[in-house]
Amino acid sequence: MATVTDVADKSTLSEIVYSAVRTAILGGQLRPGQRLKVSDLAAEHGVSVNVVREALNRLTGEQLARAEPKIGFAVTNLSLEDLADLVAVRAAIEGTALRWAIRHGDMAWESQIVAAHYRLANTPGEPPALTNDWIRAHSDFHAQILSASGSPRMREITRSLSDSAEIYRRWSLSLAEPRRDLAREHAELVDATLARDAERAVSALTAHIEQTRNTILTNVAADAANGDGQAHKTGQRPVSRS
Amino acid sequence: MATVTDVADKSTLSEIVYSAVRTAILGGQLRPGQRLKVSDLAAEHGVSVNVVREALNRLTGEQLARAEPKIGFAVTNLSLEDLADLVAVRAAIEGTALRWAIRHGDMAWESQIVAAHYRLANTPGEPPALTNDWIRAHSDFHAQILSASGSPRMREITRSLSDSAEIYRRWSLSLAEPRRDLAREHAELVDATLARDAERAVSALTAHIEQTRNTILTNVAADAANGDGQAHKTGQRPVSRS
DNA sequence: AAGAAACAAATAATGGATTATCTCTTGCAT
DNA sequence: ATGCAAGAGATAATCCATTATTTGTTTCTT
Repeated sequence: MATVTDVADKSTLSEIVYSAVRTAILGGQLRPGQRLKVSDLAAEHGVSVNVVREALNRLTGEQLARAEPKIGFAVTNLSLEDLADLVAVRAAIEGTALRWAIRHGDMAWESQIVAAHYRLANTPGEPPALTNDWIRAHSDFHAQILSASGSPRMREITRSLSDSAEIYRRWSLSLAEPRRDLAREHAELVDATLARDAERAVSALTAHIEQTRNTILTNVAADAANGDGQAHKTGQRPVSRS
Repeated sequence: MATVTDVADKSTLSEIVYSAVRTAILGGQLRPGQRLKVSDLAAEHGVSVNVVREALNRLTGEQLARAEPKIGFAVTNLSLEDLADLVAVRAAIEGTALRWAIRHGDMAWESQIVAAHYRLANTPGEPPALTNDWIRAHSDFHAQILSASGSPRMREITRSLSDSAEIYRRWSLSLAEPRRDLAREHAELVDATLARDAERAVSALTAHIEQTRNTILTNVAADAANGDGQAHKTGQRPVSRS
C-alpha cells in the first residue's frame, strides 16, 4: 500500500485511510476475519493510530469491519449462513430495485446499460481469472442496471449488498471455478431489462445471483473434500463449519 | 446527558459515547442538520476528543451523521425527497420481510406479536403526545412483526430504515397531529399477520407506513402555512425548500 | 506430557498538546 | 449603508505519550 504522503488529496487523513482499507477489504487484500492491527496500519499509511482508529470505526459503522472492545478490529467474517442470507436478500431487494428502474428508466439509462454491458463483455478477466478490471466492470454493470430506480436509499442498500457479494467472490477466488456461461447470463439480463419485461428481468437477475452462490457453495464443498492441506494453503479459513 | 463516568459498563468509552449520541439523534435531542461539536460532546461526556471522534465516525458509517472534512460532523439532514424515498423503500423492503416472516414464523413469533401489540396498545403517549415509552413500544412492535424473517441482513436493513423513520417522526413531533386511528391500523396489521394472510398484511403495513408519511407531509404543509414565526419557534428548520 | 502460573511483549484505548483551518467580529474603503 | 479585508477566537484534525489489557512464551507443578 502506498503511504498517505504519496497521495495528493484534499481529504482528511482518516478518510484516505478509510478508503484505502475499504478498497483493500473489497479487493481481498484484507481477508474476512483478519485482524486489523491499528499500529501496523498506522505504520503502513504513515499516520497516527487515532487516524486509523477513526477510519476503522467508520468501516465498523458500515459493517465491513467489527470492533470488539479491548480486542480491536477485524474484517467482518464470512459464513455460509450469511452467504445464503445475502443471496436471498439481494435477489429480493435488487429485484425490487430492478422493477423500479424498469418503471422509471429512460433512454439514457438504457444506453448506459448497453455501454456497461459492452465494457463488461470486452473486459478480460472473467472468472476464473477474475481481474480487478473485470470485477470493476461487473460491479458497474449491475449498478447501472439498477441506477434508474429513482431511490437514493435503494441505491445505497444495493451498493452495500453488492460490496458484500464482492467480498464473497474474492474469497472464492482461490477456489476452482466451475464452468458457467456468465456472458449468456448477463446478456439475458440486459435483453429482458431493455425489453422492459420486469418479470423476466427479475427472474434473470435472481438466477444470476443464485448461480453465483451456487458457484461458491460448490467451491466450498470441493475445498472441504480436498482436506486440511489445501485449506491451510489458502490462508485462514473464513467459513464457519458449525 | 450523564457523563460517562456515571455509567458502570464494560464497553470502551467510544462505544458508550456512540450509543449515547445515537440515542440522542434517534430521540430528537440532537436535531437533523445540527452540528456535532467534538469538543462540546467531549466535555459533556467527560472524555477526550479522540473518543468522540471515533464515535462520530462510526455514526457516519451508519449514516446517522455526516462527516465533512475540516468542517466536522453533523446529524444527517432530513428532506421531503428523502422522506418519500424512505417510505417507498420501507414499504417495499418491509413488505418482503413481512412475507418471509409469515412464511417462516412459528407460534413463539405469533405470541411475541400479540405481546408487543398488547404493550403498544397499553402504553400511553400515542401521537400527538408521543412519549419515549410509546415510541419504544411502537418500534418494538414493528420489529417483532418482522423478526421471523429468518434473515439477519434483512433485520439489519429494516432496523436502519426504522431508525430513520423514527427521526422523521421525532422531527414532526412539534407539529400538529391530524386525527388518525393508529390503534386500528396496528390491529389490522396484527390480524392479517396472525391470519398468515401475506397480501393483506403487506397491504396493511404499506398503508400504515404511507399514512405516517402523509401525516408528516400534512404537518409540513401546515407549518409552512403558519409562516416563519413558528418555524423559528421550533428550532432549526431541517427540511430543504429547494 | 499436560495444564497452570508467571512473566514479557505486543497491542488497544485514551488523554492532552499542538497545528491548521474555519467562522465570526471588527475596521476600513467606497 | 454596503462590501471587503484583516485579525481574533473557536474548532477540526492529528500526533505522541501513557496506561491498561491481551496475547504469547517460558517455567513450574502434577
